[in-house]
Amino acid sequence: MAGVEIQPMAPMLPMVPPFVGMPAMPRTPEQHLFASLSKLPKEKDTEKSMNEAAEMLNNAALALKRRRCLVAVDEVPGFVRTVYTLLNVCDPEIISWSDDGTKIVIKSSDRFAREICPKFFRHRNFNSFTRLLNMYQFHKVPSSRRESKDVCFEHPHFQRGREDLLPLVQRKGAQLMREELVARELLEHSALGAVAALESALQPLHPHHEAPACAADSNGWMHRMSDLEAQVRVLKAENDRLKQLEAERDALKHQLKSQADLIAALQAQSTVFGALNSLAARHRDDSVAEVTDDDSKGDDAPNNADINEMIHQMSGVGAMAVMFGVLGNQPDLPALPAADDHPEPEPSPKRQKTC
Amino acid sequence: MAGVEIQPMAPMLPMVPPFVGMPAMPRTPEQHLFASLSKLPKEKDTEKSMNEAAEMLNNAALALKRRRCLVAVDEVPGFVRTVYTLLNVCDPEIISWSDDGTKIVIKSSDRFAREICPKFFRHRNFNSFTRLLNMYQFHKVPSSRRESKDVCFEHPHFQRGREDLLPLVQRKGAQLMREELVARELLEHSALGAVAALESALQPLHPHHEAPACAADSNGWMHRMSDLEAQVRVLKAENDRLKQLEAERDALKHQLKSQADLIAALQAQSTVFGALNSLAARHRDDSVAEVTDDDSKGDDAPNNADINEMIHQMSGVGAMAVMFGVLGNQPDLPALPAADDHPEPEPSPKRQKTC
Amino acid sequence: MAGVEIQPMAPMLPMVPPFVGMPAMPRTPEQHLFASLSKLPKEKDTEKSMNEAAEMLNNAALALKRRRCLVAVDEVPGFVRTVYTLLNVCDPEIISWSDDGTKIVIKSSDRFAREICPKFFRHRNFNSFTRLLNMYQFHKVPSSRRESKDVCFEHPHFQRGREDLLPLVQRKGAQLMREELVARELLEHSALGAVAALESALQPLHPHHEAPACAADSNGWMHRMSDLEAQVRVLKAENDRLKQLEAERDALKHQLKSQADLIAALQAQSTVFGALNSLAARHRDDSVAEVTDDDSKGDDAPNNADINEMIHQMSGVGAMAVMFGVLGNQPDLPALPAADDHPEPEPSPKRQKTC
DNA sequence: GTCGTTCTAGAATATTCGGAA
DNA sequence: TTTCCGAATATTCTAGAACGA
Repeated sequence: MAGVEIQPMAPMLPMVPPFVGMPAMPRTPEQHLFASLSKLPKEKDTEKSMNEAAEMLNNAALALKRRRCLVAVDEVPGFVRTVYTLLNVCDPEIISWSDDGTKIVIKSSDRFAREICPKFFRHRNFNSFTRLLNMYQFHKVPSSRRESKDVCFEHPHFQRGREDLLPLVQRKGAQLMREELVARELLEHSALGAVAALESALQPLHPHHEAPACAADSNGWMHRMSDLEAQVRVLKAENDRLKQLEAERDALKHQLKSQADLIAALQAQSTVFGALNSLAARHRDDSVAEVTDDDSKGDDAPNNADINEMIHQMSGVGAMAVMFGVLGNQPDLPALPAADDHPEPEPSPKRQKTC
Repeated sequence: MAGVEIQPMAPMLPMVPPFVGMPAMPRTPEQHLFASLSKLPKEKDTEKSMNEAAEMLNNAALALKRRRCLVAVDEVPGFVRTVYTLLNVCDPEIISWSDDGTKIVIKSSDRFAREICPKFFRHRNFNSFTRLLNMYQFHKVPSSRRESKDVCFEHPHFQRGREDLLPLVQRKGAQLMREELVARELLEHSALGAVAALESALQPLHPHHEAPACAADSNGWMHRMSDLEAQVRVLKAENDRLKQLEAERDALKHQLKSQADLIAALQAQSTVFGALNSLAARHRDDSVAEVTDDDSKGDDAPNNADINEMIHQMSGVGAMAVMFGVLGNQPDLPALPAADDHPEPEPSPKRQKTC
Repeated sequence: MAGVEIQPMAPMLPMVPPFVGMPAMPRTPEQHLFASLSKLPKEKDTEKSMNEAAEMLNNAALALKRRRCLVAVDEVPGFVRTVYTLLNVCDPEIISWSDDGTKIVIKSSDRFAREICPKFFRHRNFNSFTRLLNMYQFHKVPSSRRESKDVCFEHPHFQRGREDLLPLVQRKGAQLMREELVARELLEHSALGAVAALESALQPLHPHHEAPACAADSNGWMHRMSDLEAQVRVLKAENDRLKQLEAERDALKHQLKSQADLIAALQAQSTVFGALNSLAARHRDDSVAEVTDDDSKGDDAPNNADINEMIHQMSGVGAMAVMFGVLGNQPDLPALPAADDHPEPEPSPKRQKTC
């Protein structure tokens, strides 16, 4: 049973035009007009004033383009057409016109969701259907009887047998166009309507009809503006944070340099000591034995008079103190004595380099 | 065939994001907030409208305060209790707990609306039930199987057998006060921030009366735009400057690496020298004493005491070996517990500066 | 083979989170805070100023609401999760990971559209799938062989076995939200942040009345706006790149500190050795010459000449002490070119890592 | 005032088509 | 040409708002 693989989507709507997620189609002559209009100024950008004019014209064209629904006024939105078809096609026990032909009556929302929805839409939720009805300005009508499960929706321009009114059922977003639609209703039998619409569209400064469109544009810009400002805010915060990297980098560089100096000094020291000690080592073989003996019996007895003598002869205890004082500047050597097991010091591989 | 009704396009529902745990309900800061709120308008009672605004805000604050006290009572809301009971009472074929007891599963929304709703509520609409669930912060969760028509809801504190958590399931309006506390925790420190913000928010009340014509607003926009552009310019300059940090960082890294090599070499050297020199270590006790005396008279370095202490503690080859062992050990730079464990954390940076 | 077809869906999507048409969930504390704030004045809107205040506060709430995805920043978008699951579940002959696990390879777009799409999405068009991939910043990768029909997509954070990276695969529009989250993290420690957030939230409250006359004025603005947006985009990208400098800086600092500790230890060692060896110094005058010879043949350090000169002049412990003093003081030796010019870089990285 | 019920709208994602770079 | 984006519509879940008890 799982292998049946019914596909309720594609083949089930042979005659209903597709409408789902379909973008508007700016193919009307008006669109072409303004497309050409928008290209017009580009032909002559030699003059600054002409540039500005071009900009304005271009903008007008863009604004009109954005209001595509205007030119689509003659078209029936896919969803509306689908619902209208639905009412002629489907089981009247599920969905039907009301008696007076002004309302949609869904007698069984369950069955509608289960049986109708997947055939005409991409879902099987009655709520999605009602959401779209609301989007297209349908309104729910309370049932006459309270206990009835029927669900009724109506739209002033959605009536049985009045297919001519269907273009007036428009989505909410296209709401602003409705006044113009009303105007067009008056002139709907002549091309004058289109001309009027074009005129009004071409005169964006006209106070009456143009205001709503302007509002829409402004709102869009406001969004962009807000986004921009937010982004700039974020960027500033980030940059503030990043700017301290510079200071820290300088500190790091300074430290690095100091350490380099120290290393150089240590290297020199080690080199000298290495050389010195390698020579001294050969003279010390006997003393090593002595030390070992002494060590075996006790550490506390410093009875090597010779060495003490040498120490006393050092060019001065003061020099020693100076040395320690200077070096003591590098202070802490914190827990150096704190020690744990010390592994065998590995033979230094790089020692020969310093030698 | 029609009965099979595979639904390959069943809706994929959103994932419910992790819920924010409810705070314990500290009340003091809240009172501060509202105290400041109520005081806010009073600061400017030169204006009549502001006085009225003050009154209103104050009233609102008081009302909310009262409401909060009501909410503070740990009672299980009626709806929550009803749903909890419902799950124990009703046909599991209609509504039941999920297997893990964290979710409500309505297996048949139709039957639920028809049979359950009228028994427990005053309606027979599944949507009304879901509306209330949402109101109480339940969230819909996707059912595991796509073809399933089950509807699942969950609430972090609504679990099977956890009747003790039910008081935490609160209506949106009430919940709000507690989450406000969370918000205030984020913006904590004082209500000063909020107050300042609110002041700044209420500030434009005065000049903004009625007349904001297009020109004025456009000017405002222009100002904002100019500001934005200036900010972007500044940010770009800053970023350009910051970008060179990358190169410098690489240089630093290279230097650091080289120094690490040097240090390693020096370390190895020192270890060897330590072994060689350790033989002579025991002869030093008296000289150390002298050094200490000298040091006492001219003490320029702060850490001489430490060094002297170390020297004092050096009693022979054994101690030396220990010390060198520690130093030679340092395999890992990060390890270096001697430095890190130093009681006061701040000296090490200072030391690096003094170097 | 096609005959298998046993319940391909039920076990396949046990936990694929739903993603279709998911509304955001405005449950952040901030949102509730401002929601409640916005409700404050609404309880009495007799005064016009109060109405405006209400509007403003409400707008603040709405602005915050718009940033809802902020809280969802840690979550894996439904589509991303679905695609990830898809790759683990579906026939590798249709869709699979590339060999290195960094790319998606669709071997048969036809079969994908026919067999996979309807199971996971609400359509059966391969183009819709690619549209969504693009929306989530996946990019098509040209196939290695021109004749290959394979279609490859990749995303820097979409890799096999790296489920942890999936939250970084975000929809295009949600990108700025993530950065706002960063900003919030930065600002959430101070009341200043709160003020900034509130102010920014209150910024977009103008958009109501500036409808008219915007058409002409906004022409130039649109260009400026576009430029601004482009600049901000660039800046954001740059900042993203720069932000990683912070982490690297911290690593450098840590290394530097460790090295400083090591140097200090080595210095102490050398100091002690200096003291110790100074006892034997007088016995080695001849050895100095030897050291000089050695140095002449292998000169790694730039300052060895100077040091050798000093060594030549060393006549006893006093000279040693002077040397130590100078070296220990080390003022500003120019930056250790020996380290920079170090020829072999490879041993050190390994060592630092092991450290 | 609070809660429940109902209808509608908001907001985010998904799907489609055309078009731009 | 290919690849990717814009924009309109669709779907889903949640929230707003009005009204009544």
